[in-house]
Amino acid sequence: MIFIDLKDSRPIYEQVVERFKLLILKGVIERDEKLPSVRNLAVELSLNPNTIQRAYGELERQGYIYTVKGKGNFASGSEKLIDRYKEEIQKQLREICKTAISIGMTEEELMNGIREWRKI
Amino acid sequence: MIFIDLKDSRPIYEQVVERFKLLILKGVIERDEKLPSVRNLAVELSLNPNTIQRAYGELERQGYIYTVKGKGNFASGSEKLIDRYKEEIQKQLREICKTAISIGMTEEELMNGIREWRKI
Amino acid sequence: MIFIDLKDSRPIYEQVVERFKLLILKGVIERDEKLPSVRNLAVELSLNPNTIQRAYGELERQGYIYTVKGKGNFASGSEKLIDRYKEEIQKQLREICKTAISIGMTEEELMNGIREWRKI
Amino acid sequence: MIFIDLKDSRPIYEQVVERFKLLILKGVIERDEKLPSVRNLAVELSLNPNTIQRAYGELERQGYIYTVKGKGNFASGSEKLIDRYKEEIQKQLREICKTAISIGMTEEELMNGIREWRKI
DNA sequence: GTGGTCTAGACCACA
DNA sequence: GTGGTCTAGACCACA
Repeated sequence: MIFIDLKDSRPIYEQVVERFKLLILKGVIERDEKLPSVRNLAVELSLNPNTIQRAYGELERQGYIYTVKGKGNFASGSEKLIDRYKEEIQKQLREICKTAISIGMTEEELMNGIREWRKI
Repeated sequence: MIFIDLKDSRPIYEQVVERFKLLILKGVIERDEKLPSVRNLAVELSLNPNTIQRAYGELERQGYIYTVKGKGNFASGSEKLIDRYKEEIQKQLREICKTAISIGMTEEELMNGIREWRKI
Repeated sequence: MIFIDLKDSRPIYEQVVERFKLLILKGVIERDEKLPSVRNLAVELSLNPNTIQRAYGELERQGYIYTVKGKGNFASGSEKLIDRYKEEIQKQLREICKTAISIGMTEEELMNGIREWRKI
Repeated sequence: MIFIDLKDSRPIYEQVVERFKLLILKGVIERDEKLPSVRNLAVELSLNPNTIQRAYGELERQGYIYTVKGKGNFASGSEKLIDRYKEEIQKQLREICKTAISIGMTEEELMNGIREWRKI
C-alpha cells in the first residue's frame, strides 16, 4: 500500500505521512476506512512501530485521520483537507515564482516549466 | 548585507548559502567581487565561524564562489549559474504541478496560485 | 438514548459513563429505573459488549447504578450524587482559577468567560 | 526548575509541557531565554531524552518555544500566547458551567466555587 | 555540545 | 488485537 525510499533524505516518518495524505486526498482511502494498524504496517515496511506511531500522530494532528482507542486509526473526510491542501500548493507556487522573477526569470520561462505536466 | 532568522527551521548555514546564492544570481554581488571574510561575517551575524565556513564551502562546491588562498572568497560569474537555477525551478514547478493534478486540482486553480505574483 | 462520538479522543467507555451520569443527575433516568441491558446497548451503539460492561462497572463503583443479578442495572437515587458532583465542579473551578490568576488573568476576564453561559 | 509527579496520571511529557508553558506565560522564562538542553533536563529529571524531546516538540508546535538546530531551544515571546491561553481558560470555564447548570447547579453555588481563590 | 531520527523492546489502557 | 507512553541506546547533522 505504501512505499518508503530509504535513499530519500527526508525522515521516514515524514514520507509515511505524505503517502497517506495523498491516498486520503485522492480518495483511495475513503472516509472512515481503517488504516493498517501501527504494528502491521511496521512489520510490512520493516520499520519500528514508534516510527509509524509518529507518522500517524502527525496525520491525526493535521486532521487527516482520527484515532479510536483500542480500535485503530481511520481516515477523516477529505473535503476540507483538499481545500487546505490546494491553498498550500498555491502558496508554494507563489513562493517559487517570486524568487524566480527576482533573479530575472521571465513569465515565458516559468510557464515552460509548468506546461510540461500537460504532456504527461 | 545578510539577514539570518533563527526561528527559521532550516539550519543556519543553509540560510547563509541561499542568501548569497540569490545575491550573486541577482548581480548584487558582481563577478570577482570579494565576499566578507569568514571572521568578519561571523562577528557581524553573531554566528560561529564554523557555520560561515561551512556555508562558503557549500557555495564553492556549487560553483557560486571561488577561493583564493590568503586572499578570500570571490563571486563567480553568474551566467551558467542562472541557467542551472532556472532548470531547478522548472523542475520544482513540475513536481508540484504533478501532485496537484493527482489530487484533482484544475489547471484554473493552479494558475490562480501563480498569477498572484504578478500583482505583487 | 445515548450518543457516542468516535472522533472524541476520550475512551469510549468513559463517554458512556459520562452520558449516563448526566442522565441520572438530571433525573432523565429516574431512581430505580432500569438501564438498557449490556447486550442491547452494545448492539444499538455498535460497540463491544465489554465496553458497555466496563462502563456499567464504573457507574456502579461510583454509586450511580446498582446491579441486581439476573435482572439488570438500575439507577440509584441522585440526591447524594448531585452534592458530590457539585463539589467536584467547584474543585475544578478553583483549580482553573488558580492557574488563571497565576498567569495574570484579571477577575474581570475570568468573569467574562463565565458570564457567557448566561446568554446561552 | 521543573517538578514531575510520577503519581500524576497524565503522561510525563504532558506534565513537562504544562510546566514550561506556565513558566513562559508567567515570564519566569523570558523571551529568547534558553531552555535546558534535552540531555541535561533528561538527566536532571531522571527521564529518557526521548521524553523531553517529545515535550519540547509539543511546545514548539504550540508556539511556546523555537528551536535553533545545534544551539538549543529558546522561549518565544509570550504576549500572543497569553491571549490564546486566556481564551482557552474561558472556554473551559464555559464548558464546566454549562454542564453545571444542566444538572441544576445554581449561580450562587457556582460562584462559591470560584470565590474561594480570592482568599488564597 | 545541541537537537532529530530511528531501532528494540517493555508495559499499560482500551475494545 | 489496538494505540500510547516510556526507557535504553545508537547515529547523524549542525554550531
